[in-house]
Amino acid sequence: QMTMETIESRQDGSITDSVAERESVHMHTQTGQNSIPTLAQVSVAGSGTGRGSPAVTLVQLPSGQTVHVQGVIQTPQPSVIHSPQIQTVQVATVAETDESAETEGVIDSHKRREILSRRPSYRKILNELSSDVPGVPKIEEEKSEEEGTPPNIATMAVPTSIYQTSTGQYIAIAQGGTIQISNPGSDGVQGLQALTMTNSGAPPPGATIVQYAAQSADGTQQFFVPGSQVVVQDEETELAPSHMAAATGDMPTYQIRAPTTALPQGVVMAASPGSLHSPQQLAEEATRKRELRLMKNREAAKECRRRKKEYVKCLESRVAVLEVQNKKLIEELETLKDICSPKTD
DNA sequence: CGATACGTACGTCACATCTC
DNA sequence: GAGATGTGACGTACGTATCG
Repeated sequence: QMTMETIESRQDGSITDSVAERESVHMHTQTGQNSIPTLAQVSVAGSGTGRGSPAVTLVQLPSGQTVHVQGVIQTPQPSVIHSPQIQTVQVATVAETDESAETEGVIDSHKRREILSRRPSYRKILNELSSDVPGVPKIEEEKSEEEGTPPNIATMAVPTSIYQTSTGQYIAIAQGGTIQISNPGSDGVQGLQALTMTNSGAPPPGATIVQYAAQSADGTQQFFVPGSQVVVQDEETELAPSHMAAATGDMPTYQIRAPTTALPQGVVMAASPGSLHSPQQLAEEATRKRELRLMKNREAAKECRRRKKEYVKCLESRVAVLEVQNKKLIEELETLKDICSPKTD
């Protein structure tokens, strides 16, 4: 039974959003593959998570103990979603969100958008985080393509440890920053495997920088890589929806081909400025520039979403680690209490 | 079986931020 | 400061689950 809820209060009042964002906000309440069962082991009874005040939370442990703990995301650190436009509040019951919901409708969204500042990029947040927390490597421009491995979270000063949750699940934290969560048996809890993460290692050898992606005339996806080669996505995988492929674990396959003589659609050699004369040529140039911009932005949006997912994964793994740490410390405290004040009956 | 809700991925725009 | 890049917001399409 999970009572911890993540409540999203968006100031511009919009309801729909990109999936990744919704995913990031509601992940903890899901019971599906992406859920983190460990988080469900505590129930938050009441919360004083007012803005600016330390998030001291009343946590009820599975054993029935009730303790006051500080939030796992400490305030000095870049918080989960720091955006003024999205307030992620982790509370059980809320009067506060009703309040914010009320105010949502009052202010014009566009005005709010003007007023509110944008939060820094994920890369920046992670870099700031890395400077706050020693041992957290900075996120690099190019990272390993595969599986969006969070490069930092688990590399905090946590010894190699194996923890067992109250449901018998094991969380192993290795020195290399690998968090592995596994089930003791075949109890059918599927969410755990989803959190298995590997943070170690350098980018795969030969990892290459994709410079441009474009749809070729035959409908295949082509990536232009350094070295005068073209990586072409196979059509079989191209046909399947990407999210289907992701769900089934199918990876798209690619071929490296010699570049064709003609540039793919959307990639047009820019004419030299001096060669433009007529208004028609100028218009064509403007169109080309726009198409190029759209194409780049398309790719940038994809990359941005990928990074965002990775970022969310990072934060989730961080939460998982800190929850475990927190639980362990609480247990330790209880043990010490018992030792210091043994029962006298 | 059609309607509806929900989840996911994507493209585009606008604007913030970065880089040179 | 201009251009490039990153990202929030929005709209859309498609697949799947649920319901009557």
